[in-house]
Amino acid sequence: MEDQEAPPPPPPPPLPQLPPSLFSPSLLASSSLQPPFIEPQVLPDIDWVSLLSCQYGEGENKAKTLESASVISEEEKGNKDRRKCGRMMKKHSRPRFAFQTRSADDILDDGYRWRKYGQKAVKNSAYPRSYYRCTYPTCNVKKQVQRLSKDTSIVVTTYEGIHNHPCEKLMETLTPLLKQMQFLARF
DNA sequence: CGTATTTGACCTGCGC
DNA sequence: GCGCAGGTCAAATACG
Repeated sequence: MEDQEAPPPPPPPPLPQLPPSLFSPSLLASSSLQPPFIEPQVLPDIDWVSLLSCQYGEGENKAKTLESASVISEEEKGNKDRRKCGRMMKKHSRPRFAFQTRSADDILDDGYRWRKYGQKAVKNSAYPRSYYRCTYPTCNVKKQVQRLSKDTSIVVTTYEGIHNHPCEKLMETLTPLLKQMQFLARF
């Protein structure tokens, strides 16, 4: 699995755009960062546009792990055939977004509250994968967190779904900025 | 005491 | 059909 590098990406998108749900205080405003400093990174070979339109990773994709750096391809894997009822039904029927952060902490403060509901050792990785669910009552967003064994300073976070509620910390962070923008807009 | 985390068991999908 | 791996549940435990 180690040698299963992502194929040479075609010209990468000029500037990957994070989906709105990922606009988090930690990623947007360094002022809210708490030590240890988190350095956001976007996977270089991710076609975010295709990803958002659920077209990323056409073709076969066998259970690649996060370790293979083909994080997003799991989206396609999940879309294969998961429409049966049961726990796994809606598994990957929702958009998934992944990005890397260089941090000593596994958990980055993205402004939402998460409840851990599982942890699993994954193959070909020395580090377990942790599963989190948003604690907001009607929000069913999940995320997976895993540290790369290749580079233990990098944490891969995969979000699944879109938050259906505002991010409190985000609003806290953005409110002063918005006020300032409104003030400047008058001129 | 309420909430969050841990962790083993269980379920499901997939490859052989 | 069987075994493996990923994902989830839920009881037990920890923590404030």
